[in-house]
Amino acid sequence: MRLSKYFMPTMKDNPSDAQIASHRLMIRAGMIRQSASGIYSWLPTGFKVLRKLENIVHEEQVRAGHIPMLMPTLQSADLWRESGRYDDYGKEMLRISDRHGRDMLYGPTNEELITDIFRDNVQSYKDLPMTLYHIQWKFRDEVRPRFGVMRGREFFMKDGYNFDVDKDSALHAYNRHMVSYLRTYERMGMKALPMRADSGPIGGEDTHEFLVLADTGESEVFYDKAILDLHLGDRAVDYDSWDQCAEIAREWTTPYARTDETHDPELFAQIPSERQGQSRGIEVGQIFYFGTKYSDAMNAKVVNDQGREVPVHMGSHGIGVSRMLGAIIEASHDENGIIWPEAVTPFGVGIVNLKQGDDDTDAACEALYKSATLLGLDPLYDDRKERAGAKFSTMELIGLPWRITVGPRGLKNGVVELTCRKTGESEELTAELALEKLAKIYQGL
RNA sequence: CGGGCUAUAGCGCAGUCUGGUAGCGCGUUCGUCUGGGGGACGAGAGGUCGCAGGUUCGAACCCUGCUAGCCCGACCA
Repeated sequence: MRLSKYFMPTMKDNPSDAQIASHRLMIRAGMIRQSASGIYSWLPTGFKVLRKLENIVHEEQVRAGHIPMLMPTLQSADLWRESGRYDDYGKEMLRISDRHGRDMLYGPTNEELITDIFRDNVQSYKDLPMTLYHIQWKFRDEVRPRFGVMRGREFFMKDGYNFDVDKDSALHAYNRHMVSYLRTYERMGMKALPMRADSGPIGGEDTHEFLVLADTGESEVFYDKAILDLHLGDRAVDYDSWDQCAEIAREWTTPYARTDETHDPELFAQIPSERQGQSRGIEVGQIFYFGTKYSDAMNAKVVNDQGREVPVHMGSHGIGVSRMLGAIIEASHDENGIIWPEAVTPFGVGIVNLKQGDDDTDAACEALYKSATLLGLDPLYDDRKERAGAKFSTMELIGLPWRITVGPRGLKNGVVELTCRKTGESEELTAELALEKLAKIYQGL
């Protein structure tokens, strides 16, 4: 993409009503614009990152054997009356009525709808286990939206639902989700720690939240620092293996890690003091096992291998995709702007032309831009007639992990400059070598 | 939902107390110079002062009502 032809309205000044880094930076980098309290338009750059996160979530869900679908944002109140949550959910649920006066609502989650679909179409244990999910906009009418997309009213979320014939199978689904979530966050370049949590309005017997550590997090978290050293890496995971999923889940849930909601000071005190970690965290996902809560309420049954009808065991799982975007920025930025992990960056590399209008420099940039595009590096070429300082500042603000600087001085020696956003380190090398190096970095992400 | 605050150009703000021609910085447009960290100079464009009503010869400013947004707290993916 040529910056001169793109739509990325950046700002030098901080907007007055954005308080935290991710909110400020997303607005300044031209990623979002507020349309109403807690409701945002996603400008091209923000949308691009959102789609990348969404794709990673999809890929990891499918890898774990889960089946994508799409449910509507608007739901009928009837199903929610059946589960009893129409009254329980309170004012957080946006209630509306259609022209016939029928009670509708903008879905804050989808347990009722998916259970309805399931019970109408699945009757036998032979169709189980089954996990369905979708990634869709949700609306929760928060009393006090804030922090940009981190705590918006409208948000983009992956929510999935597993259906199993018995508890053991459902617990495997729980473990399988934990593993697939760990992998999802790792692929995004983030560390999100599973922590024992409260079940809240979803209800249930077991639940873990996933938290990204960041100073601006809304929860106080306590953990054994040993958990920070755990990595899934590229280990081969068989998502059908109950043992392997349980083993990985055990690995991550054995070190102490809890939010203030479930914190147990006595247990925490037993950890060697040098390993006691305490900080703030941003919740970016949660998994639940809630047994037959919804299947009982909504009469979702299957016939088991004994020929008897039994209520299905269920769980639900969510990843806040739009919130994740904010969380990544919170965890990865500096005073100059965002620092994107390679896996989710809006563009793979920024090309800065230091002397726009100079024949040689322009030609070198054009050639570089073309090669980078062919290599799939998705470059952003700053071809504006701006001075060097402005171009550097823009690149740093929007946070591309790599920058290639092309100027007459380097070209005289046949080199360009490759700069890492994270470390700030630069090296001079030929354009070919720079691209080769980047291609290697982006390979296999 | 309790407490506090704000609304003036795309963004950040002054002007309101004490009513009398709508301002500043950044951005933006054009020109000249400049050219490796948001450069300089010159010339422009851009505002129903959140909305409605009232007081007044006259309201961004005073009064009343409304709306929107933000902050702290309690609550939440």
